[in-house]
Amino acid sequence: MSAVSQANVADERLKVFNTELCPVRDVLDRIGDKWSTLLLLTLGEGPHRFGALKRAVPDISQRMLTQTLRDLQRDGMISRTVFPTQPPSVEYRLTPMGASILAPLRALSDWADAHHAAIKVARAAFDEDKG
Amino acid sequence: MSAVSQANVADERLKVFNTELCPVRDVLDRIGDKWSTLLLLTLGEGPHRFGALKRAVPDISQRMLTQTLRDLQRDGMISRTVFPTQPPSVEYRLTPMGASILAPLRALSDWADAHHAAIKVARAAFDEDKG
DNA sequence: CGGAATCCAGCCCGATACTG
DNA sequence: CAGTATCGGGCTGGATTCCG
Repeated sequence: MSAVSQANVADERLKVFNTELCPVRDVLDRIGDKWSTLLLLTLGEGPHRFGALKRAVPDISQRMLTQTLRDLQRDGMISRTVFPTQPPSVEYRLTPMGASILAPLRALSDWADAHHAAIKVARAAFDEDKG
Repeated sequence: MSAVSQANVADERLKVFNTELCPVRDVLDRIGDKWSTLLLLTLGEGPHRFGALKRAVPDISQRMLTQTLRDLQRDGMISRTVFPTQPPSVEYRLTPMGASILAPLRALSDWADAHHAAIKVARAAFDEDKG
């Protein structure tokens, strides 16, 4: 990681996104882990039980659902409540911090809806040029 | 993929995030590919040459920089201009569509800055409980 | 129902070397 | 300077099986 100090002195005031200086990296890595965002958005509609989350995101595996929920819980984004019923049921819901990321996430989701068509067109055009 | 039709009829009006119905998935997969967001944010400050991007994101490899730029170009997010100088120089800049995603991205980035400390605390607390 | 544990394929991505 | 090509390790994540 000595490349960092090199880069700092080397350049004309470029913003540098390096791992330790940059909270963005830390958070974005989670957003980008393929399932976190979808689960957060789903939980944004209200608390869900394990099985309900699985149905809301059909192609997630049980393994990744469990793991992603643990990670989100670890980061303080969601809370996990076990109801000692028979059979047991577990409810997940957003914490205040988890709820606070919904707005940025929805902004991104809205952007995706709005531009998805344009992106598909751009991809097709690009791919055609290359053959 | 027949699990989809199952899920649709099975439940009480849950929003279902499945791949083909869901532009969000398509876009979020790119956001999450570890480098795209950082490059978009960097290009949001202005056009950059290849080498400048490499310095702005120090721990990206040449390979991933090239590949990520290609993908972003393919999606119509950035444009690539070659100047026939000696040695050659190549400038990357955001397209209008690429620029339009900056606001949501920055909202997320700002959220990350604001909550990074809280997340670290939550992680530490969670990890201590488990030992 | 909600998980945990194990096994294993695939790809992501970094390191390295070569080009115009 | 701005790439391309190739190799290979590691981690992601799916499938399956078992538990309370």
